[in-house]
Parts: sequence; C-alpha cells; structure tokens
Amino acid sequence: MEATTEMMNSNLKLTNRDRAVLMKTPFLAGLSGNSLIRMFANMTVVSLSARKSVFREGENADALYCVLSGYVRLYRLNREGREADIRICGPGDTFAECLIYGGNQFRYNAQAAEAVTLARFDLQAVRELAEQEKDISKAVMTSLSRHLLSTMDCVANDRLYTAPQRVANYILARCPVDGGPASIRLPFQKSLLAGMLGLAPEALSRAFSALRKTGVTVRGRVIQVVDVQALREV
Amino acid sequence: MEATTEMMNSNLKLTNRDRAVLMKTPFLAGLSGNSLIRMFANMTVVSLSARKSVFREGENADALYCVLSGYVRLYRLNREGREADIRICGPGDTFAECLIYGGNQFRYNAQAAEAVTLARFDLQAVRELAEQEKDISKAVMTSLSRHLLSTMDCVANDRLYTAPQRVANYILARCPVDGGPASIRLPFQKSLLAGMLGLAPEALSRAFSALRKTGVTVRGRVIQVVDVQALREV
DNA sequence: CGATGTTTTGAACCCGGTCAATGATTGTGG
DNA sequence: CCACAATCATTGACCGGGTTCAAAACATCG
Repeated sequence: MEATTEMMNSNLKLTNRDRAVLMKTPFLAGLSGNSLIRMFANMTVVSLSARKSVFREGENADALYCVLSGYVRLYRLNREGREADIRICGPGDTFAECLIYGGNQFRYNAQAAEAVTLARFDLQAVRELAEQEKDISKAVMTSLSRHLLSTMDCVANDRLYTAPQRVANYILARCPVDGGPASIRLPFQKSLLAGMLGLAPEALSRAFSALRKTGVTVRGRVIQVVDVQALREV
Repeated sequence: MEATTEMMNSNLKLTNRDRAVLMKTPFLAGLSGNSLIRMFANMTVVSLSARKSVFREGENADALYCVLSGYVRLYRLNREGREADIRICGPGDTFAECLIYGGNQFRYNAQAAEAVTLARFDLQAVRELAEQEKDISKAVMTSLSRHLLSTMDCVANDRLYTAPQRVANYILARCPVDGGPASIRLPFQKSLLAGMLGLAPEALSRAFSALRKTGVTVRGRVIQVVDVQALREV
C-alpha cells in the first residue's frame, strides 16, 4: 500500500547459505536434478522485515513457503482479536504446503516474527509438478507427514503437560547430551517461545523460575542446565 | 495374549455399507479401477470390540487404518498414565497414514471407543503403491492435507476458546441449517466428545449446562438448539 | 430388578491468563 | 560512545476456567 523505503518483497538471488538450508528441507532434499530445476523455476525469494505479514487467513492461497532465515509465526485470531500461535517455522520449515491438496484459501495468518527471507513457490505450479514427478510428490508427502506428526505432538503436549513441563520438554529436545550439564541458546525471543508452547509470556517467565530449583538458569537467551537427567524427572 | 472367545482380529468380507464408506474417504475416492484393486489386495478387515487396542505407541508400525464403522480414539499417555486424546476417528477417517513417510513406529495409542470395523492396509505395500501410482500418492497427499488442517484447527481451538465455546463450535459445525432451530444427535458417548474437545467429562457437562441459557438443551445424545444464530454469538 | 457403566452436580484446588508496575535489553540518533 | 526511547522480560496481585475427587442421579443391559 504505502510506498515505504524499507526492503520488502524484493526478489533476490539465493545466497549460498540460503541455498544450503533449502537443500536440506524434507521438501527439497532427495529431489532429482531435473525436479530441483523445475522447482527452482517456480520459486522466488522474499525478504520481509519484522512483523510484516506474509499472508492472512481467508486470502486466496497462491503460494507455499519455505523459511530460509528467521522465524515465521502461524497463528489464528478469535473474534476479540486475541492471537493463538499454531506453529513457529524456522529455517528449513515449510508452511502452507497443506494447501497443495487442501483448499484454496489460507487457513491462518503468517507473520514474520523477525527479519526473514523466504522461498516462495507458486502453489499451482507445485500442484502440477507433484502430479508429474514422483520424487516431488514423495517430498510433499514427507513434508506433510512430519508436519502432521509435530502438530499432533503439539496437541498432546498442550493437553498432557503443565507449563514447566512443556518448557522442560523443549529444553530437553534441544540438549545435545543425554546427561550431566548442558547449555543451549534460544534462537528467538522468549515471547515467541511462549506462543509456541501455548503460553502467555508471563507464564513462560514463571515456568523458567519454577525450573530454577531443578537446576535451570536463564540469562538472556542462554539456558543452562545443571543436570539434564534431573530435568527429565520434571 | 489370553485366548478369549470374543471376536477380534477376524478377517471378514466387506459389507456393502462398509464398501460405500470406504469409497468415499479421501484416501480411496478418485482412485482408478486398477489402483483400487491393488489397494484392496493389500487390505484386510478387522473387527474389534469396545476398548480393545488397535496399536500402541512405540510399537513397530506395519499398517495404516481406515474406519468403516464405529469410533477410534487416538491418544497419548503421560508418565503418570493420564490420557489425552489427539484425535477421534469416525467412519471414513484414516489414521496412521502419516507413517507412510514419517517413521516406523506408532506415535500414539489407538483404541476402539466402541465396537468398530476397520480396513487395515499394509504400510509397506502402500508405500510401494504410492511410489508407482500417481493417483495413490495424490490420495495420500489429500488425506494428509485434510488431516493436518484439522489438527491445526484443533490446536487453535484449544488455545483460543473456552469449553462452552468449543462445544458451541462443535454443535454449529454439525447443524444442517444456518439459522433458526435445529437438532442433532451425538454419534458417540459424551465422554468421547469431552476428550475430543480436550476436556474432562465433567467440564463438558458444565459446558452444556452453561449453554442452556443460550437455548441449548441436551437429553441423552440428542442436542436441540432453539436458535442457531444465537448460538453463534457465544 | 439388580448391576454396571455413564453423566451430572458439588466443593476444593490449582494452573495459567490478565492487568499493572517495575527491570532489563536493544536499538537509535545525537 | 552515551543517552534516550522503545521493546521485551519479570514480578506481583487477582481472577476465572478447568481439573480432580467424591457422591448422587441416570441409563443401559443382562
């Protein structure tokens, strides 16, 4: 709408790093050279600054996306305008791929949680490619399957565990070691983690302080765990 | 384990009704005659009485299922043994299809909520068919997409709405009319609906009585709505 | 008509949301 | 490089929705 000078929707060439991310996603990994070329032919690179909208619920769906860098929030609104995150997509994650065979409208809002670059694939083109090339349909199925399993995990986590337990699960899933001390660094702001776990930011804060007695210390984005095994007991 | 005399795991012929259900699922609808025959060749019919387990989390995944009649609960357990439903599958629903390209172990428990008959498809055989036949891979993608969208709906519902609102949503989604009075019949026990909405049975009961003042009356499995439009305001 | 399983209701409790105020970080322009 | 603004994170107080446990009312089925 308004003619701002800030960068957005600019079509750029892939950097080497972006290209490496792209090749490792389930969505493109394992494609033959030919399929890869055809996918790239229907791809554009999109850069968005923080808080910009990628698309909104109800809009006509013309593309699916793959995150190259940064994080994207998928969320839905209720009538009063409260937001609930459905998924947080980071580098390598694909979103809106469920629309290849699932309808023609976006079913949720997508917003850049920070500055992001995305690979944008034309939906209709991917539909046609998936019909023709077996390795592409296989990649779509793999991507959909993973995505579905993780969303089912999300439902189960919401329903089974309390806030401190969900935070502990998150930390444990990212700890490189099986026992003893560990340290991880959050790849994004805490408010984003809160939404991802289905919590208000305040609840995440309280969960962290509740975990202090289990040997979890948080300073900025760095989380240190005294004993991974002990955290597993929570 | 024990040698009971009750019917279970008996391989039966399809009834006409079961066959009709099967042909309308996204998983088989739209298949060519040839693909259909090959799918049927890898299918067996399984009957289970209420509360019997179809499979358990962690078991080696060798099949996917399509519900022909009755309802199946997909749920997960926490360490203390509390259960949380992830999905309720009714006639025409497919489950464990995410394992075609998503791993070799069941990721949740599946249990017959009542007497059920299921179509059981060998997972490895479907994998191979999906590689060969384009219409089969397309059916798999369609099924996965729908399933994913509905699971994302579930996350959003859990996070956005209160118990009475979720119940109202459930009723509204099943009301044949847009306004005025309506009446629907629950296809299963209330405790199953409770789990489906992420509630304890008591909470569902209270939600129903909270909806009385909005013109919702419940008698047994029959739910009557005075004014559908009014219910939409909740 | 008992016997078993299901639903409802009541009471107590607790988790997490909301609001408000204070601290900590980050970013920006002088 | 510092000072200020803006955003983000933490903490406290409060409240409400939902769970849990226990008991009573209802259904269902033999």
